[in-house]
Amino acid sequence: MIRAYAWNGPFEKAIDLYYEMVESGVRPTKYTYPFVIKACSALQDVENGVEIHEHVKRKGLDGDVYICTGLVDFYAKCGLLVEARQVFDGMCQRDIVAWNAMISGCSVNGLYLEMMGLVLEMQENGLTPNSSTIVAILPGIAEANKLREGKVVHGYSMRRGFVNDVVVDTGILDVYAKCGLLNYGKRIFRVMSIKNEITRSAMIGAYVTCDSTQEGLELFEQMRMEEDIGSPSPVMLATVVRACAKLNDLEKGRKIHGYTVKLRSNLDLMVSNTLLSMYAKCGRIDDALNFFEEMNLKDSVSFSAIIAGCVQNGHAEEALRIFQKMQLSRVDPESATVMGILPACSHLAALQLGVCTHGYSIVRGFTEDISICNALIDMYSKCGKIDIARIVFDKMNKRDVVSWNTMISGYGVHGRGKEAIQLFYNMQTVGQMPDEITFIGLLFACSHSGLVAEGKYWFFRMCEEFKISPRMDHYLCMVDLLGRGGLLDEAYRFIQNMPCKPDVRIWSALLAACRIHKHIILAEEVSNKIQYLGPESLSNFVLLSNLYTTAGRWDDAAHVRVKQKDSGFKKSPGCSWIEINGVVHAFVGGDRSHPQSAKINEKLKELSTEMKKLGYSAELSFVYQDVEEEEKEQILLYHSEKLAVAFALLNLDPSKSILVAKNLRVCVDCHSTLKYITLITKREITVRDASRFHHFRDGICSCGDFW
DNA sequence: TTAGGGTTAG
Repeated sequence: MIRAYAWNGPFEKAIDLYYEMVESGVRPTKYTYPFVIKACSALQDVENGVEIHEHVKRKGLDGDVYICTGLVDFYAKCGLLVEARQVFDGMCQRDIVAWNAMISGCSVNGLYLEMMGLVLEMQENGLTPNSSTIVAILPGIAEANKLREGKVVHGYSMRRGFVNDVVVDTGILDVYAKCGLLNYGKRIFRVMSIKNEITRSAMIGAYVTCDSTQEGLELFEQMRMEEDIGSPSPVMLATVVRACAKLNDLEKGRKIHGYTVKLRSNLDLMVSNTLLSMYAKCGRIDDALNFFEEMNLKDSVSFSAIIAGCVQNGHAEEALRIFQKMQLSRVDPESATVMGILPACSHLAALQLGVCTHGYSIVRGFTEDISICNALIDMYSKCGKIDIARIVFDKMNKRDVVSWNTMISGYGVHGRGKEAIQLFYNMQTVGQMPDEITFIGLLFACSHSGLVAEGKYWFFRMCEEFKISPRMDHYLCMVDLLGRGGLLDEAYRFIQNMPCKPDVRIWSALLAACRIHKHIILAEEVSNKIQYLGPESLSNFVLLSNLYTTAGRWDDAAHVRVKQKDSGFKKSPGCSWIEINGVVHAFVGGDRSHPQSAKINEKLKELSTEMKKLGYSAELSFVYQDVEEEEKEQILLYHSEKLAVAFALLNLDPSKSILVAKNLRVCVDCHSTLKYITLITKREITVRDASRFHHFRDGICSCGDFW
């Protein structure tokens, strides 16, 4: 009976019967164990499997080849490779089934090298791979994207006559698809005489993986019409939902959602996790959140998906709230959860949580993963700790292009252009090819550190030597570089010579440069161009009005502001936030609703008095409202970054430096005020604004007033 | 044999 259940399910019954047998005093024989272990393996039931292993040891049956083979398979299927290997190594005699179980374990757990090593070893031991061996290694080859090895195995299978078997052919189809050879996959699919549901799922998945997503959906519809598939499996539905997400096709996604409800497949955890992710990827975070709340069963994938979804849709605080819930519900964070949390920390400049997540990642062994380290580098960099980011970078055993790009961009936003360039040289020394994102980081770094000649040089080499054709982002960096450097005419000529039509951002960069260098005539011309281009952005009104004010042309400034009002542009409120003891506190300019508001105001007034003694006078041109001078000073005093800094001075341990993040660019008055505050309080203050970092210390800022 | 959650810039 146990044997019957172990073969055909329900597997739980096999295990229940085994325990019933033991409790009723009937002694299981060595013929019982392989079956009950097979049931544990099918269910991935670690607890019972381990206990039954203990029974086996007590009975002294741990030398039996069939039982041990079963145990190797059980541990491998449960992802416990170390235990699987222990049993495997302990076997004095191994048949091909044992080798295949061990190989399969490595294959599905992503241990490609170990897997290939075992295949060689088994041949050295006089065993020839059979079709089960081939079936076992194909997923590993597919996962590792080893096209050459895939072709070798394909050829071997043909010579040995393993092909024309639905399981082998489906595996080979999948290898070609994962390696990007969609046409090979299509050909195999076409000539297969017998196809099962898994083959069809694999083919749809192949289209999705190879960016022929629409064709994948068409194939699914065609199969549905031709009734090749009666009721699609959860795996197929998940693949189709993923296709909708990839195409951003919400309407289609909703239809499939309805279909899964009809089939009751929406109760399947994998399907519901994919649906959840589909809503988030289509930008419907509210739908995703509602769906998440309504899920009866949630696992770590559900949490990871909603956390990542929140961050992608700009709701980092919500992501952290859900992360807390996850910990309360005792679902262990996986590496993909950490992958969602780290960008949330980056966005919120939540260093303490970032550091905790780093610690957790080390304990769980996630820091072996390149992507996790890349996310850590970004987190430290965006939380103001560029030197710690560098330590993480240096400690990595292997780096990919993202690691280098993240580090180079990090140096860029911190205004450490020379280090960005040095790192770019190192990158070439180790043979890592830069991509277009590398150059965005490098050019940004040059422009924000005033390295005009270097920027021009690298832009030239990017085009000529690296054969990367510049994108709008690269042109933007160059206009910014030339403009900030005071080469306004050259920047203008550069724009005119661009092979593509410059967008609003390009002209805005030039306008911003006009403001820095007080070039009114060019500013007016550029401003006209922007208006002609439309839609105008708010920053253009602000820049122009600001420029007129600085030049004392009050009427013109007022005229621009009226026009801004008439066009319906409203300045989005400045918002700053700061993390204290792991809690993020947010402040909006002029906001007096904070519980500590009175104390904060008092602190600011006190600082203002001290500052005036040191020679500070308010930069009133940054207030746009039509109000009296004294009132203008008051408005400036309550800019969000000042509120956040005052709050930090009141609540943060004096030994700690202050890190404030802001959604907009820091204004000239705040910039100057913060310098004075570091003089008065002897505290270090770092501000991350919408464009870069400002490290204030002893009355000076790391940006050299150049931003 | 198919499969759900993920890093850089903008």
